[in-house]
Amino acid sequence: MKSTTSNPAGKATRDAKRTRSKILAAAREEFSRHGLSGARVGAIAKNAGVNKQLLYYYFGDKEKLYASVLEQAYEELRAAEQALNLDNLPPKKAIEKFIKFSFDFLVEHKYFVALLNDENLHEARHIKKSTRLPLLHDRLRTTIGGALERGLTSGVFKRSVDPADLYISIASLCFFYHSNAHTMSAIFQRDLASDAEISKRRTHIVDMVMGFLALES
Amino acid sequence: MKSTTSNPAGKATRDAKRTRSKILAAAREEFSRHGLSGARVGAIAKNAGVNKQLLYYYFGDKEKLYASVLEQAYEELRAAEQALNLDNLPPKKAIEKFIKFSFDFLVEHKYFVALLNDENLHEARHIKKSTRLPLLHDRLRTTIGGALERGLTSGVFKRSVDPADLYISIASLCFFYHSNAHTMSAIFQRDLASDAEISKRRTHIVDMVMGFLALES
Amino acid sequence: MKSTTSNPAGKATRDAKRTRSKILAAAREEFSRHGLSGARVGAIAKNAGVNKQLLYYYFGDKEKLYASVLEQAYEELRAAEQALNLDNLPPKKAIEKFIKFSFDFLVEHKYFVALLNDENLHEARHIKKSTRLPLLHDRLRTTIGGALERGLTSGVFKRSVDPADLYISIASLCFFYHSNAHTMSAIFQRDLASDAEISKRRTHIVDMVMGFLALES
Amino acid sequence: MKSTTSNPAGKATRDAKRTRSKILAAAREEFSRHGLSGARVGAIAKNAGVNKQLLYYYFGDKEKLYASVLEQAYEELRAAEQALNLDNLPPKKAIEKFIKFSFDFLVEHKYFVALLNDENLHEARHIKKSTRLPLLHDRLRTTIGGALERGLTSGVFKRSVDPADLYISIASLCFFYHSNAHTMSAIFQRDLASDAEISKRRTHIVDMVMGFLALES
DNA sequence: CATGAATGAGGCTTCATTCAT
DNA sequence: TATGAATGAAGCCTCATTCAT
Repeated sequence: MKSTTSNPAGKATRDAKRTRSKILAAAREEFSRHGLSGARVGAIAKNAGVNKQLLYYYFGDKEKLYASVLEQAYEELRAAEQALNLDNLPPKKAIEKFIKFSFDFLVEHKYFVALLNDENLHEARHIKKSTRLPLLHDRLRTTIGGALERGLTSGVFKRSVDPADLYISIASLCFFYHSNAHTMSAIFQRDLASDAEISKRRTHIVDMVMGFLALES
Repeated sequence: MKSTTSNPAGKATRDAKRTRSKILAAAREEFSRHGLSGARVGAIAKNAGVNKQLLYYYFGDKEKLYASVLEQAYEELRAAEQALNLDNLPPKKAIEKFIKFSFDFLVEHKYFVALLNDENLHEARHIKKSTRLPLLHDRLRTTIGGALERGLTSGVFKRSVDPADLYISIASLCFFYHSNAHTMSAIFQRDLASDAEISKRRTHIVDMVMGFLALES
Repeated sequence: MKSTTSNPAGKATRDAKRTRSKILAAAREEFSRHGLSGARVGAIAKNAGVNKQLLYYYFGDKEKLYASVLEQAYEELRAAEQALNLDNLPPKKAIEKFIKFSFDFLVEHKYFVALLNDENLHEARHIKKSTRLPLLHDRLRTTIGGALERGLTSGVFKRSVDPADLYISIASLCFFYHSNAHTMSAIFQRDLASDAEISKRRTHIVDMVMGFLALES
Repeated sequence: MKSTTSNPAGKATRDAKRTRSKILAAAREEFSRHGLSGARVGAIAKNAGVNKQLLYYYFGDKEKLYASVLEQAYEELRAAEQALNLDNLPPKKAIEKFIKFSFDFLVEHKYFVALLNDENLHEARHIKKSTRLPLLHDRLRTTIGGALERGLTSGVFKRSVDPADLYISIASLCFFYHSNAHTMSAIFQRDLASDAEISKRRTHIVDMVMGFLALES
């Protein structure tokens, strides 16, 4: 009759795992909205529905909480990338799927963009401490590298490109649009966050990258 | 007997200007290093070598100082762009020169990247107030649009591309590399800030954009 | 079937006692190092190797634990004093032995000095609650008083001194040296905690007190 | 008609020196009552009648304020000692005057005892940083040493005593009585802080020290 | 034009303590 | 007997800003 993990009433949890993740979620929101310096520990606690001190109980301090948020965000991205199963697709399809995924992921995970920008402001000093992230990334590089090679062999790609270089270019084209949408919108006097613009952009990016790969150098 | 624009000693007026620009310089440094929230008014005053109260005298408050820094930064960029004189170049040369300039400008003005990212975190609310910036930008759009049209007419370009779209793609490829260098370096375990990597990247970007324009869709 | 004093496993009861004394030991260390305000309940629990809540279970709260530590410390001192068996010694030997003991006890029980100083900062409000301590002390006063009287009768002492006064003087000479060793060392630029200095001091104190008692007023 | 230093109304001082010393006075009171850990920055500010932040403006942080209080306290003592002009007195008078002064100073400056005890709890780490204190002390040692030598030469003293040793003994006898008055009162069940007891003690100490010096070893 | 003195609000963090199991 | 989860109060300190000269 009694259960420690389910919580019908949803109050005064006393369930460490749930509490931890409520805090993480609130922290992600706050940090992505205001950055590390601008974020308020009090706001995080309030939005997580827990006592302020609990953040310290679980995460040590504001900065460690920030690092946890970052790590979790990256892991979500990598997990989603793995789930794409690119290794079993023909090369063109694989790259195209990856580009579209990269773009869409940021549409659906807006917090990610802000978190990363802020972490770069801090010279990546938080994620530099993580040992897990480089490993996660390596698998991705192998996947993209594989697709590029297969495409080159089969003749659908005309260029030999360093997979890391390509990854960076794709990331650039996808990330910047979301990251700088506000300033660009202001300057172009045009709402880049509208669905129409986003969809147009998505096509443009696919065209540019696929065009680049298909063209003999 | 008193004059604001010239005086017997010929000093006060000049000092005012110099003081103002010392403050701006210190502010740009501080804001680009720490963002709006992370920046410290005290640090700016100290590094500018002036009294804290003077910042308030000249700029009103922290946020207005921040806005001034941003506006000044954008103006520097636009001025440098105008100085390129792209209108008098053949289309391919014009676009190539613009790409290289866009990339190099960020290498030489690192603060610009950080400032823009932070302003995006704040949803561009400071530059949205500026009326001058959109005008400055319009001239650039015209210039790029002109080169694209001329190239299409002469046949060196195979695609009809919206100049704003192209501008965004170029900006993406250039900006992201500098903006996210720290996190990328951490994840790739490779120093993207090294001269070799930077120069390699520069070529890659030119290749990609020019390749895209030269390929029939 | 259940017994509190002995049980099949023969463990729970013994553990309770042991746990209590582990806590007391850790508390004594912490309180003597940092005083009542500076001591941390968390640190005591950690060093005792027990859960924080257990301190509350056994001692009620921080202040009651502090009082327990103090009482235990005093009892140790009084017990050691009783063990000296001064009543069976000739008067000079008795006083000398007591002086040396008083000095050496503090060398070997450094925590005692710090605890007492801190308790004085709090105007002795914790030990004032103890009813046992005055009783313990009375026996000591009788012992010293006895030695003084016997010495006066037999002529080895030339002065009639209030035993409490003498006790205070001895305590002063012994206690202060240990209590203020750090500040004195800093000011004299000389390490008063060295073995040589300590032994020199011990002799000096014996000389001073015995000299005082032996001199006609 | 206007004066920056005098302040009839006595409000909103804007007189750095006065403000600083009001803070120091309040801090001395608070630290001597509660020790470094027990003292409350807010209480100091309140009692000094100034804004909390001003403490930080003038002293940096709580611990530096504490160090300033300590240094000031020591300087007051040394200044008073110098003012005794012992060098011009005959040896017995000099030593006696010094003993009485040492005792009385603590009666009149009760804060001094508490401050020193607390500083010893912290292993004198604050005054160890002071370079001025050892110098101040050296003059005192010379003065006492001079009196002892003159007394030995003239025959009023029978012992050759290290001036530092004597100083420590005097300090012990005077300091301990005030420092441990509360615990002693509790244990002896007798109010050692009463005027009668204090005056009796004063005599006892003079007797003991002078007796010691006058007796051949 | 320039400065040192002063402030109020609020930020991060720590602490002793209690709850629920 | 013992524990991990949770809390409210309060502590130190920093910040942007204003006052008075």
